[in-house]
Amino acid sequence: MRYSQLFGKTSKTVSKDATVASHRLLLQAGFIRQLSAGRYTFLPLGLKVCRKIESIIRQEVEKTGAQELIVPTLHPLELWQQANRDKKFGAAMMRVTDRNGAEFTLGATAEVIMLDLVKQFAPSYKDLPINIYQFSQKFRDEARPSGGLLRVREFVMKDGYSFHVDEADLKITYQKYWDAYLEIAKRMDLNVTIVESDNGAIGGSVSHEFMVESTVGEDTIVTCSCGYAANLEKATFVKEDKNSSEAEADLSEVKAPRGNTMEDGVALHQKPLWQQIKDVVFVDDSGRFILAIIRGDFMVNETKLKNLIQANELRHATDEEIRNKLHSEPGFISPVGIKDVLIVADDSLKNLKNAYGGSNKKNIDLININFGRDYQTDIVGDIAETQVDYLCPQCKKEKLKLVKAVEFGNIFNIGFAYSDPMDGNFIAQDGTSQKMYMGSYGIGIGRALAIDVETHHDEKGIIWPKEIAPYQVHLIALDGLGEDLYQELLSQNIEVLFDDRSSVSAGAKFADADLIGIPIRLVISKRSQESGGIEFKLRSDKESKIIDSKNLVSEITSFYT
RNA sequence: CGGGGAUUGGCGCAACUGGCUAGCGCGCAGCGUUUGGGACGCUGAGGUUGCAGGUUCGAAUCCUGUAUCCCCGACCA
Repeated sequence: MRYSQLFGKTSKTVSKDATVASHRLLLQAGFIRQLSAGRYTFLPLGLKVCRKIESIIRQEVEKTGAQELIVPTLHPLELWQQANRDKKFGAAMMRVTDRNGAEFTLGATAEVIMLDLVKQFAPSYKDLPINIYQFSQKFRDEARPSGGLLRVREFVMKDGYSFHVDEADLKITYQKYWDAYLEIAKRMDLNVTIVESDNGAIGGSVSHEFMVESTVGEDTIVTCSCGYAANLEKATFVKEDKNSSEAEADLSEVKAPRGNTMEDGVALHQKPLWQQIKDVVFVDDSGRFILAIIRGDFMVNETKLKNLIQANELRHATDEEIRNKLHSEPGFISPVGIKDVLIVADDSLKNLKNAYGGSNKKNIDLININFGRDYQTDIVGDIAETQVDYLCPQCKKEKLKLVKAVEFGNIFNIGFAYSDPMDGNFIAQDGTSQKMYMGSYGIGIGRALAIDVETHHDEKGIIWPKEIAPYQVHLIALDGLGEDLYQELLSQNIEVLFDDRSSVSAGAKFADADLIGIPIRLVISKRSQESGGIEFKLRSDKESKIIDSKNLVSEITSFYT
């Protein structure tokens, strides 16, 4: 490709809105352009990289036995409703209506479509496992896109789906995808941490995310030196016993002229934070009021809570709702004597003796509150959010670390989450109809590309890993030379970006080459010829060397193999 | 969804409390001189200041509405 003909240019300036390095560099180097919030055009250079990433993914994913196909972008809403997935995705789901009034959703993921497709072939156990995948545009109406390509509303995803006779069979494919994803990350020069994760809107129980540590990440992963790794949404920790052997004292009311915060309670009663009961009131998408209670030094993890009560969405109750619906008082909420609310307790409260907290009446607190004796709960479980330095649940010795990360890909064990509501059956060996066990596997191409830039750049520009660079060689021609070399490299099937501009200074060409980040830079000039050949420099190196033109092709090909 | 900021040639920005023909840099086009780390000179093209309404002799500037973009927050009562 001749640079002079390339559509899309580098620019010296870029909007100050682009604060994330990958966003800024991709804009500046002419790989992407923004259309609207969370929607980006991939320019020719950017698309080249996408194609290479796709190619790696194809090669590795097909090793799991997956076969590529493609389904439509518009999914009949009815199918989503069958599996109740329209509610799970909620506002993030884009909807369109055709001229006949038929409702569709713009595909956000394709479990229901793929299952519907598989059902059309009435599979028997002999056909299973079925392992299919596609690359396609996905639409998610994210509340707040951010970080350039890191969080967008429209993106290409490789999404794979597998269908099995049972979980044991799924696990074989699951492991193959696990290995494939590790290989993909390796070829893209990404350092991934695999974490246990929440299944979220996809459904099912077990899943893993492939995360790349980055300060610009929106996810937080919890890790331990013993090997434990989980997404914060899922991570657990050891809840140390505080005072379970203490004798239960009598419950009593005391005057409490204090503010509404936990700290106010600590200051007034002169007791530890952990002995206070923290009360948080939520309302879910079906209008239920939920009182989440937890030990005072812990925080409520909304994802865990949502899963425990099987809600799709949660929001905080307003002060008015707390007063009018629960007949309580913000800042003085208590599980003792409260009505018309689902009480969900963190299991940390079971062994907490003689706790203190509000009374549902302003400026009156209760002391010596005891679980089971003074209040009843509807659900008890783990709703606590893991924090740094909490004790690892696996080795029970080391302190946990929290790190920001970006999700590169994920694999889901989704079980019967779709087969159940959609009658996704297969014919078993004994002739009976049984539900298929499903898995699903995703990688976002644009995000993968962005993480690569995020982890491979310097102050001058991008430094592409060799397998996904838009071109293999960036040839800079000075002094009117280069045409013959360009032709020769092309004839050797080397992918060349040839900076053939005649009216641009050498410095500008070097700066552009650094910005674009192709791994090998060649310079042909009078000076290089006087030195005996062609200047060869790796983007990742400071030093260059002169290579005899006879050896150039082998030097390049050996770098790439 | 709540709060804050922004919107002016392709890009980055300026034009103070209303006042002359809306400027500057980059980029772009032409000519010439340059050519190893973002060269220089001259000439030139390109804007109904996001949109709609209002106030005024006069609006990029003030007011109202609206759209879009960015940032922060969306939890501990």
